[in-house]
Amino acid sequence: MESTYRALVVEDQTLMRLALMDQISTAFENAAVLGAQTLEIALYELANENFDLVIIDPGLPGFDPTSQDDRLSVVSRIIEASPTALHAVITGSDNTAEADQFRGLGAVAYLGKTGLEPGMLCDVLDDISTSGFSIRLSRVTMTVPDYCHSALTPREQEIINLMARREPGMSRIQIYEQVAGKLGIDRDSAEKYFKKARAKIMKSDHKLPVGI
Amino acid sequence: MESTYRALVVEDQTLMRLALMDQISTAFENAAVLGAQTLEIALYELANENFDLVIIDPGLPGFDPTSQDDRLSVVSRIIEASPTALHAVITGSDNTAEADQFRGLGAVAYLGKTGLEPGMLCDVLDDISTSGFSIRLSRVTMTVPDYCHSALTPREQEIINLMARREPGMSRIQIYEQVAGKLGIDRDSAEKYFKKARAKIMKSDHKLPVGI
DNA sequence: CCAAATAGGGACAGCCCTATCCCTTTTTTT
DNA sequence: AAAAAAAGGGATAGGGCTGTCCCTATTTGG
Repeated sequence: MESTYRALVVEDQTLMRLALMDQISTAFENAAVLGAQTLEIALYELANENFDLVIIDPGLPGFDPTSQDDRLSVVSRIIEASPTALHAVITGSDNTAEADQFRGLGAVAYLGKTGLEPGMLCDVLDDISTSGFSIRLSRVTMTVPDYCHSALTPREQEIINLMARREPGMSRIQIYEQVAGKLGIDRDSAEKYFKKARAKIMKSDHKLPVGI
Repeated sequence: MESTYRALVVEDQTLMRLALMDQISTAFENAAVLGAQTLEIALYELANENFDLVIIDPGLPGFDPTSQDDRLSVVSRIIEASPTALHAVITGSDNTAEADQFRGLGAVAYLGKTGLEPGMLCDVLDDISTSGFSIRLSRVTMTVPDYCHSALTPREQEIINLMARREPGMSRIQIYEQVAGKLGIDRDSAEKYFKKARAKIMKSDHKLPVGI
């Protein structure tokens, strides 16, 4: 077994922090991920442990979100406390000027929260491996709403959303084939899950989401 | 079966939007939840469907995040497009003055993202039922870091984090009892899960999180 | 010292999710 | 009309998570 991958997420918004932690723990076979809501907790953890990856939202409680000095100070203190780790900055209000500033401090990634999707972590780490830096500025990509229903299993949920985002003009069979390829399962299985999901939705709701 | 509970989450940050949608879909027995990244998508959905609950982050793409007029405009347009729904505003930069403004527009909840935790939705809806309005300003509550490990099942994860947050001075048995009560399971089971989780962590990591 | 607490397991049944293969009927397209 | 596509479902095997009950050492506290 590979040795444990150690990561720390410094982010004050709890749902976002937990989502990021979940992204990391599922991206690695064997990862231990800590979450800190404040700089104090982060620095405490950094003093007691060595991390491979630290994700930082510079807009932490106790600092002025409009002060660029405060934002830089948060990141630089964390980088100084963990010189061997990779540091990724994540922010809701991103711009290229700030990206350059953080890069100057030693960060290897600058990520806007808007448009940062599940599974993006691998791409970001690839960027870092190949080019030393990853930048993902916020951008709007959504054309079809997300959909989520209590009665659906995760697989069904996934397939419903993939189907809703399909390119028009393809036959169902082609789409099943494509979706099956993405998920690594059979075409038949993809078809089955989709039909099952749609049946569940129709039964409980009598109203299908857009694109289905 | 109760009729389907319909909700819409208007939020541009994808991970946050999905987290909120997940919160809603698990809080209700039978819920259909849509997610919109932009005001356009939101208004399109509102035109085609009636919702019971709409959650709005006013800081959407295409609007000036520093302009209070823009923020108010986003919320008022959504409220006008769905007069029968309950409207909850969620924001990263919350303050009481803005809460009052949105309340004036007809919103029934104003929630700061910091400190907004999993499971909070029920409390918020309770507030709304009893007092007509729910306000949760951002505040820092964390004393112990979150912990998350690839090898742990959700139950084990949950128990590890509950144990890490235990109040000092209690015997393990008392804590097992308390945790079991929260989760609705046996004391023995809680004890078992905790021991299993700790063993997994020790085996893969040789380093336990704080508080364990 | 004795009793309680703790560590560290094994066994087992139930359940849901996953994935595959199979089937029939209806609709659409050619 | 024949062929392809699509809807709608049944059966089944495997696996992981859950929850309960049970067991033996070892340590701690009174």
